Amino acid sequence: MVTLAEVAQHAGVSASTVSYVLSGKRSISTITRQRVEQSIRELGYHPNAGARALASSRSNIIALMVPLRTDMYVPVMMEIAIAVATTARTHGYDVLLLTGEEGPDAVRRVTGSGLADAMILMDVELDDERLPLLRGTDQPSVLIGLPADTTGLTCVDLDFKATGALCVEHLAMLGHRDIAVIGEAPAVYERHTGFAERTLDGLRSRAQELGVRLLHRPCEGGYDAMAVTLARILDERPGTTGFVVQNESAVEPLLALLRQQGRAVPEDVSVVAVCPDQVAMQASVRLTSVAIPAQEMGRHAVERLVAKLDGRGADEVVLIAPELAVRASTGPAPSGTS
Amino acid sequence: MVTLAEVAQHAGVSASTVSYVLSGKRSISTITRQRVEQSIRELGYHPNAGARALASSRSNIIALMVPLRTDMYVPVMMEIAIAVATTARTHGYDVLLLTGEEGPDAVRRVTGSGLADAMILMDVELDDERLPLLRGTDQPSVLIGLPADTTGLTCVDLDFKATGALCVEHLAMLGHRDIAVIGEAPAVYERHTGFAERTLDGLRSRAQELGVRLLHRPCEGGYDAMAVTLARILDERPGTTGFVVQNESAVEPLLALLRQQGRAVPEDVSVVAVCPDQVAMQASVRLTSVAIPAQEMGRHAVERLVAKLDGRGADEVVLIAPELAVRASTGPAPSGTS
DNA sequence: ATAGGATGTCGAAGCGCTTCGACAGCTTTC
DNA sequence: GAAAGCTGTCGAAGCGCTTCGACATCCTAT
Repeated sequence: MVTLAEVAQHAGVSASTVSYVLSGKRSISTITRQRVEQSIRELGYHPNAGARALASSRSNIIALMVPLRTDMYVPVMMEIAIAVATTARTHGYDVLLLTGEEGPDAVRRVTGSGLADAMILMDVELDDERLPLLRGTDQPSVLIGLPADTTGLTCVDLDFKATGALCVEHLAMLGHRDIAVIGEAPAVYERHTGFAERTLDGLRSRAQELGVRLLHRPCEGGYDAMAVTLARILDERPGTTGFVVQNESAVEPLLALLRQQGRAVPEDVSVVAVCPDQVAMQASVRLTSVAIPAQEMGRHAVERLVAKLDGRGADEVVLIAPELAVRASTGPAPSGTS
Repeated sequence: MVTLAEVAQHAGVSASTVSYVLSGKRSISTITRQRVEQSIRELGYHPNAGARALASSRSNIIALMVPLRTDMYVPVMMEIAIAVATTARTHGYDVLLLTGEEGPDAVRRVTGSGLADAMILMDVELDDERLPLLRGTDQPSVLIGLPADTTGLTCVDLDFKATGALCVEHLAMLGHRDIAVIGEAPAVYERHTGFAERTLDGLRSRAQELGVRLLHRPCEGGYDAMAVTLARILDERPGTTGFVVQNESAVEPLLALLRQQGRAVPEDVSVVAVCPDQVAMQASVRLTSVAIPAQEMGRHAVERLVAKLDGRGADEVVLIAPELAVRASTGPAPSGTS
C-alpha cells in the first residue's frame, strides 16, 4: 500500500506538501504540483480513508437509511438510492447503506462513530422516532418525506398536496363530476406516512372548491383486492367516471377489471395515476399521471446536504412541484353523466 | 465526542484495557469488564470508525456495487442490496453503496484507499472488465452472477441452467410438446449477462432429451412488444401450449393477450415464469414459477465474503438450486395437441 | 518452598493523514 | 535600500485507536 510519505519521497518534497497538493488548501507552485501529481500517478497512490477521516474528522461518507419494509413501491426507493449515490460521488462523497432495521440505534451509531458526516433518511413517518436524535445532533441530515413537525429539519419531497389538487383539476376540467380515489394499502395510512394523507388533503380541498364529488378507498393492491374495492365503489357511486390511483400495484388490476366490465378507458372512464413514469408508460393503457420524481428527490437531498456540510444552506422544506403528463387514459367525461 | 481515553479514565483502567474489553482479544477479569462496560454505557461511547480503521487496517465495511442500468428487474436488485446490508450488519459490517457508473475505477479507489475490506459485485457480465482487478488484488470479493471464467473468483448465483431444465421438465411432464420461451430484451443477450444464456442452455438441452420442441424469442416487454412477439410465435408454431417466461415486464402482457385471444390459462395453455415470487403471486393468474432467490443470494454472498475475511473459505462457485412452485398457471396439455 | 505457567493489566509505539506555525526567499513600497 | 508583505515549503504535533511486549499476581506442580 503506497503512503503519502512514499509519494513525498518519490517527488522529493515533504509529506505536508503532498497533502496540500491533494487538498488545495495552500498554494503550491506549478512545478512542484506537477512533480507530485506525476509521482502520485506513477505510484498509483490512493489516500487512506481511515487516516484521512481520523486526521480531518471528516469521513466523506453520507449515510442513507432505506426502509426495510417493502410494501412501498420498491423501484422508487432504488431509483432514489442510486440518484443519491451518483450525486454524492460528484461531490466527493460515498454512500453508506443502512436499513431501517436498526432504527434509531443506527443514527446513534453512525453519528457517534463518525462513520458518516451526514445522513439522508427515507420513508420518514409523521412522528418518526429518529427525529429527536437528528435535532439533538449537529450532524447535518435531510429527510426524504415530510414528518408532522419540520422545525429544525431539512426535508425534500414531492408536493403531494399539489399533486392531489392537480389530479382533481385535470379530471374536473374534462367534465368529470364523480371521482373515486384508490389509495395505498390501509397499513400505509395507519402508519402515518404523510404522503398518502397529503395527497388526499389536496384531492379533497380542490374537489370541494370545484364542486366535484370524491370517494376515497384504500386498497391493498393485486387483482382480488382491487375487484372488491371497485365493486364497492361502483355500488356506492354508480356515476363514477374518474379515477385517481395512488398505488402502483392497483393500476394494472384496475385497468383489467374496467376492461372486463366493458368500461372503456378513456371513453367511459378516465384514470389518473400517481406513480413513476415507467409504470405509467408500461401499463396496458398509457396512463395520464403525475410522476414520482425519484431521481430529482435523491439529487436534491444530496445537494441540500452538501450545502449544509459546506456551511451554506439552512433548514428548509423543499417541495417539488408535481407535473401532470396527459396520456391516453383520460378524456372528456361521457355526456349524460351527473 | 467521547474517546477511548475518557472511558478508560472514567473506569479507572488503561486505554488498552478498554480496547481489549471491546475486542475481546485478551482475557479481562469479569469485574474490570463490567466496570468498563458500565462506563461505556454511562458516557455513551462509540469507537471512532476512522481511528479504528487506521489502527487496525480494517474498515469493517463491505462495498456493494450495484448496476446503474435499470433494464434489469429493479426490485430484485433492491432485495439483494437489502439482504446484503442486513446480513452484513449481523457480522459487524456496514455496506458502502457504489453504482456501476465509475466502473473499474471504483474498484481501484475502494481497494486502494482501504475504504472497504471487501467487495460484492452485482450484475456481472460474462467478460467483465472489473474481473482482472479483482484477481490482481488480495482484497476478498464475491460476485453475484457468473462470468465466463470463474477461476480465482467466488460467485453466487441461481443455477439458471437447472432452472431452465426444471421449467421444461414440468411442462413436458404435463404433456406439453410445443413450448415457447419468452426471454429478456435482446439487449440483455447482447450484453452477455450470462444468466439469460444459461437458462436457455438448460431449456434447450432438457427439451432435446425429452423430445420437446422449443422456440425461443427475446422480448422487450410491455404490451406492444409482447403482442408482436406472441403473434409471431403462434404463427410459426400454432400448436404451442406451453410458455416459459423469463422477463418480468412480459408476464402480465402475455396473460392479458392470451385472455384476449380466448386462450384460457391453464386449460388451453400453460405458463411458467422465472421471476420473483412477488410477481408470480400478484399476477392476474397465480403463476407457476421458479423464484429468483434474491434474499438468499445476498445472504450467501455476505457469508462467503465474511468467511474469506476470517481466513476461512476459499474460492468457489455457489449455485443455488432452483425451486419450482406449482400454482394456477400450469395444467395438463389439452388433448388433441401435437 | 519455589520454579513455571496462567491470567490480567499497563505503557508505548505506531497506523497515515491533516494542519498549524515557522521560515526562507521573493517582490513590493516609499 | 530597509521594512513589510507574499509565496511556497517544511517539521512536528496529534487525530483515537490497536497491539505488542513487559510485568505483576496468583495458582499449580514439583
